[in-house]
Amino acid sequence: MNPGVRRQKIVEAAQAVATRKGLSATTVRDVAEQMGTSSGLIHHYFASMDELLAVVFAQVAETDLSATRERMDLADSPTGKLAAYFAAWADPDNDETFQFWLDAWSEAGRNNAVRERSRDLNIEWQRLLSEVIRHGIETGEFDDADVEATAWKALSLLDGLSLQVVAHPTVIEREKAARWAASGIEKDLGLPHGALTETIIPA
Amino acid sequence: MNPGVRRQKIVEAAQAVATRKGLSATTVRDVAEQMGTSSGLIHHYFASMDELLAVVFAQVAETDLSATRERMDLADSPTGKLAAYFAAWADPDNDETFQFWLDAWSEAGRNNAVRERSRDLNIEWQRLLSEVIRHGIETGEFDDADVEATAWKALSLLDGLSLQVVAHPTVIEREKAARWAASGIEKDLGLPHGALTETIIPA
DNA sequence: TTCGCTATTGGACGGACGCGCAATAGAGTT
DNA sequence: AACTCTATTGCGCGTCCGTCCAATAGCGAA
Repeated sequence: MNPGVRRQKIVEAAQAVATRKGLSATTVRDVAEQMGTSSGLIHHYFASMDELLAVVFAQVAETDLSATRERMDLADSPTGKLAAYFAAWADPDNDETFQFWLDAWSEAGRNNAVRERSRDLNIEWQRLLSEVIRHGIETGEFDDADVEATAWKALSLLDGLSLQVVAHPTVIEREKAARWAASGIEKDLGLPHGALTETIIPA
Repeated sequence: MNPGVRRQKIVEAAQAVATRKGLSATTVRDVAEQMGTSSGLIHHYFASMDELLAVVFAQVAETDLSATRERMDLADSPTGKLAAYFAAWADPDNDETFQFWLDAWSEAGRNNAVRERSRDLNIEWQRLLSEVIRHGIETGEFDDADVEATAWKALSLLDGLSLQVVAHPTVIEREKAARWAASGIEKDLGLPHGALTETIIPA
């Protein structure tokens, strides 16, 4: 099999296992079995297990990031783009991805490869928010504010609420978390109530 | 050794190891070595390793919680209590504790004992905030608002910002995170700028 | 057709893991 | 002094881990 394709197959298999068992509990043998190949093959393509896991996390997060970018590109106003960002965040299908983030933040303290990718990708998400906020301030749709601060605050609020929903499924109802997140961000940007949730987003 | 004391010694030893290596990477043998005893002893006091780790996390989080409660009790106005809460949150000494939270949220998906304790303790923290917010609304110090929502939003913002500071030490400067958190919460409660950071807190 | 290269196999290696258990030690009771 | 009880030991069991490596298979070039 073509080396590039095989490498990708390994990452996909590892992702499937990690989704089931958790990032740090994923083993070489699990991945090999998932692919229906031998375990030695994984080390032919990845120098170590840690590196494979870091690549898996990076791919999951990057896929989510670019999917969100695409949804935002379909809207043209900053409010529409932000509503698209918000809709992507609120999608229950992303719970699996968020569990990867929880695993990564926990691992970051002790695994350099994971920490660097987690940090870089978190910065990318914040940048995505920063850009749309800056744009919205320029067009006058959003109140003037410290862009960097507003973006980090919004991102942190979303992370903190997701965390409760994903880690403790019963503690906050998903709809409440979404409502609170929307109202908080709307208030911060001076948007009318419902702007994030009722703006029509192109399919 | 007295059973109660021994049990506590085990938890403390496990906490020391977990602080160094991470909650999920803590092993029976590590804990035994840390105590200078045999590994069999741990199983004499704890039915399983999962349970021990859950107890360790619970103890760390409860200690932090009651220390924060005590700091808040020294203030008498809701604004003072909230400033005490905020000061406790912003203390860099609590980074270690927050790493336990990151580990717990990650583990929660696969370890029932940890998930239940993490959920219960998160609720306790939110409740602590809810009480002071409700009190502040009653005295007129805070704007009227949905107490449950405001408390969860504040807690989530703090968690989300801590997460960046602790997991990716270089991504946000600690002082910025504190400033943003304070301004966000002040705005939500209708407090004047600086109310959380400049209120004098009794030592 | 032969050769060379590499993708792939499959098992061995050394070590770590959680857990259980028979043996022991040592304090408290009678 | 004899006995009981349990805290504690220390090791063994079975299983898993990441890594490594010699052997093989199979394809493309010569």
